[in-house]
Amino acid sequence: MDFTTRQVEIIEASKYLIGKKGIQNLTIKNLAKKMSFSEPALYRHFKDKTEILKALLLFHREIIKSEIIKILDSDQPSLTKIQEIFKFKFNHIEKNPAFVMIIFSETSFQYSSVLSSIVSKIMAQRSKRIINLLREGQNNNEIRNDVEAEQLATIIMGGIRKTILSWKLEGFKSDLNLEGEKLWITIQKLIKK
Amino acid sequence: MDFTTRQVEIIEASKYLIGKKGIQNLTIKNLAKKMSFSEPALYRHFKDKTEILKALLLFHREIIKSEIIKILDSDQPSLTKIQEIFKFKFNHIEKNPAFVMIIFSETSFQYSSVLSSIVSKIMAQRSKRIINLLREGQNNNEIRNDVEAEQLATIIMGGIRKTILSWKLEGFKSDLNLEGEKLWITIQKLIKK
DNA sequence: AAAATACTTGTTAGTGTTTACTAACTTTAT
DNA sequence: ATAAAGTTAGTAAACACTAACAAGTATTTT
Repeated sequence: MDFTTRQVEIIEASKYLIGKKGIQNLTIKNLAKKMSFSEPALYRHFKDKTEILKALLLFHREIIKSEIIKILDSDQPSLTKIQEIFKFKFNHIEKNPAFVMIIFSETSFQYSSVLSSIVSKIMAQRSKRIINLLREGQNNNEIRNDVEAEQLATIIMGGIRKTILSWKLEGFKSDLNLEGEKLWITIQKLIKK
Repeated sequence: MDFTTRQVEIIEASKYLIGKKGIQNLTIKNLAKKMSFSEPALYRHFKDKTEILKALLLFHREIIKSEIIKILDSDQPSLTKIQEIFKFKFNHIEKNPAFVMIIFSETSFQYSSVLSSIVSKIMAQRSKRIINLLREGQNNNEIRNDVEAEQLATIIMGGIRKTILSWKLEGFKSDLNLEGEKLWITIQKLIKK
């Protein structure tokens, strides 16, 4: 998972292209143009296109992961931790709209089982973390325990995704951070004891 | 919005192809093969590929819409109506896995602004219906009104989508109807007064 | 220190495949 | 006789990717 500076540049350019017009905008031609060099030059840094997408996913994951773990390891009530994760997520998306396309690209990765399994793993791992956090909160009597943590996680993650999706479908017009806050207020009311 | 029998056959074949391997499996070649006739024959029934996808979306919408309206117009408590919608949704998806791909294809339609605006409209309309239903429930004192109906709708629709997405990413293995019921139990507990 | 060598990173030009779509003709049904 | 619905054969464009070569940089040998 070590990348050369050129590889990182290519990853950044890929992010830019996907963010601008979706996954089908990521072609070797466009990527080479954005990098201001020829198409074959790309193959000096990545074996093939799938490797570029793979690198993009892994690079992205590392950034998110370290931030989330920082929050999880902090010394705060579970409910506050969830709130912090909320804030980080919406903030991160607002700053990097490219990720919206990537997050909602599960189906577009269909053609490559390698990529879709990476996405699947990332999502499963994220689910697990949230579930553990919710259980922790239930044990500390911060979160109601007449409902299953798994289902709460589904609702929370689904709510976040739906909010981001609507924002995207409406052309990134509304204030995403504000939408995130509104969602958080509701979720907090619903899940706290 | 009237389709010839041949057009409906083509729509069905498209659904089949998308359901099997995703949106990128819907090529003129594959479609012609599935229909057991030549590629140019398709153009006797639809102007171009985009028209086929457009027809698919509109045809699909009609089916769902009529079913949902039937539930909404029935004489039941709002909470029961929501439950009925839940049941219908999960049942429908389990019977037509093709729709999962279509539902999660927003980003894949990126290349065509016509298609993505149709999807956007369908989603917005569905949101509105759920929100109205929730407001009705709040007025009837069935649903708690210390939270906004919009946010509840986001959580409900997001929860459904997340459940279906996980089911898909895990290879359609789990019992979707069962997952839907579990989700409903939780949501019901959270939103009822 | 100078020369020879090898490696890295770029180039141009091109390949084979897949894509949506069309022109021109033929069959079938009304 | 006409129109609808099919056929074969082919096109242009986009796609990921490759072969062969060139320039610059490090490394090794003399």
